[in-house]
Amino acid sequence: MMEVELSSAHRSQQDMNLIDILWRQDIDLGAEREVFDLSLRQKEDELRRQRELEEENRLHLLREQDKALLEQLELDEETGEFMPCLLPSEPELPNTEGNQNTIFSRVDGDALSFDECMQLLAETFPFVETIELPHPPPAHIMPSPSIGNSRPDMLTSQQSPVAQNPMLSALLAPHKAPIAVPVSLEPAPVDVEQAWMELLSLPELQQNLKMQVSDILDQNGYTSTSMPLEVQDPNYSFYLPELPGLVTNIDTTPPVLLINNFKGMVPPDNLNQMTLKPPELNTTYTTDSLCKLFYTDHSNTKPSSPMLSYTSNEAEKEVRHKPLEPSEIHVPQFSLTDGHSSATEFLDSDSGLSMDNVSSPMKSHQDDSSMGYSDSDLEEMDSNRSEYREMFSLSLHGEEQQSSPFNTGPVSHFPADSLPYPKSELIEGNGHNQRPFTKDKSRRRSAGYQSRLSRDEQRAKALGIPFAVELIINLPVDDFNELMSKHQLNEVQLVLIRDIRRRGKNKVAAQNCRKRKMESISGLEGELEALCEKKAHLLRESAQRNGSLKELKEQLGSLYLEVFSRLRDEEGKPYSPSDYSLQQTSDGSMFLVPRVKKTLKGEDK
DNA sequence: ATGCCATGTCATATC
DNA sequence: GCGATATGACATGGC
Repeated sequence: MMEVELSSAHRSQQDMNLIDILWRQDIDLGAEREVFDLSLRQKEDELRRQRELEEENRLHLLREQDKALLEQLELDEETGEFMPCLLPSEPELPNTEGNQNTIFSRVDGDALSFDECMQLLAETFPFVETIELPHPPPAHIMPSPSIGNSRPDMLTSQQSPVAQNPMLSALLAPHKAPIAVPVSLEPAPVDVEQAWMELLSLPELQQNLKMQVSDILDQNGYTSTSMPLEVQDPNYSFYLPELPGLVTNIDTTPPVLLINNFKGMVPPDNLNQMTLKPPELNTTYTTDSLCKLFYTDHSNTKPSSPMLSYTSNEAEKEVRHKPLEPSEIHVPQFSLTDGHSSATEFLDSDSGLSMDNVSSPMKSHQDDSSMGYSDSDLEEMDSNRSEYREMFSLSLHGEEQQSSPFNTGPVSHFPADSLPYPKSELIEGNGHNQRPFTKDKSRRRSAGYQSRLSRDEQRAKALGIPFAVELIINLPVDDFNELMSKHQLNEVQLVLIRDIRRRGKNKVAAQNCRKRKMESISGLEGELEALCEKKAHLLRESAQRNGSLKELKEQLGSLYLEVFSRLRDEEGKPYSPSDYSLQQTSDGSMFLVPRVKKTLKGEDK
């Protein structure tokens, strides 16, 4: 393989074909085409850039349409639904002083559209220049000089560096939803880190990034390997593969950080606690500084935590000392596949067996703890490991299903009233802007096993199954089969639907079974109690009758003695009770019988 | 740290 | 034979 690589620069077409064959043979071993042939890689890069330019033009048109549509919509924070905008399309601008603290808050109600965010990003951080593309970007790609004209409607897409950058355009293109992040539209001093954090908190951006990165990886032959993202170490940039057209200079390219920090996302609620000073705008961004920045939410919230230093140091040590396995070093898929390379694995993910062997984003998330998660956070993360794994695997696999009606972002192609799932779940499931778990255990407790219930819902969403789980489970078999026949479903979807139906029915059956068992147990307990009561009653009755019997015997003895004492012989003397006894025949006649035998026996003795 | 409990899931039997 | 249901066993998470 080394020989091939060394001589690849002068490869003839025949050799290239041979290389291609060899590469295809070695692809199972994880080898990449770029390893073999530099010229081929360059050729592919050119083709890819050409495609990107075409895609850019197409996406630009789409974005214009989306923009027009989204101006009429706003995101309902509670339901996650996109509601027609009741307020004027020009949101009131928060005062400049409050910008630093409110710009990242998602609860204030003001919304920053996705385009605005990306505009802000592009203008604040003209990273186009830092990306080392195989070929220089087109000359017309220039960073925006100022943030002042940050209104997207003030700039045409041609003027926007975002639109002009093929990569950014590709990353931004599929968005369809407005982002509920308040922002000042004035030329307030927004520093780079703030801009990035703001963007990092956008689920749509995360979604788009993942999809676009997936596309880029696909184009570069990275889809055949499903490598989990294991490395969240500050040095993870060294583990990144050489992605042509993507990024190789990590230290100064926030987009890579953006891509790599999905799981370590700063919770939006904490973002507003971050205050960064504008002078940092010109800070040289190293990987460490950015990582620290992105992972310091808890250090901000718990500045006095005595565990913090331990967590930061010890956990980081663990991360650094952890031997890296080959599968962990390659990160071409980031978290896009989460180690699940097949739908079958994905479907079995709830078994709890296969997951243990999968390098999970949770692990990387734990690794992120070295950047400021407290000890309690680590504990919480650990307890939610499987949940977290699944959440990622589900949503990410869903994005690979391009046929899915749910894969186009938060705004589904389904009509709003025909969405089989609550739209809030769609947004929540696809956007990773929120921590997948909450520290509010009481809330989780009160929710019971809703999270378990939602597993299948998430799976269904991920695979783009256009039915509600409840429908799948509760529909009569005929209606169910009819429903299945009415929709074009692939094998994976059908398998999942039948599994969902089986599990759902079995869950209800188990509940009924346990209910019956409990009822049976309680019935038996009641029966036992009744029997005990009956037994006690009978014992009392027996004792009472024994008493009566004893009394009757005593009365009979007294009567006998009285009768016997009144008997007289021929001489008028009373009979001795020891010599005679009174006996009664069956007809009621009484006889005085001498105790002869007893006397004789006594004489014999 | 550990045990208990509730629940989900699977495998299998039965209807 | 197939699907629904029942149930024992096990896993998991919360307390």
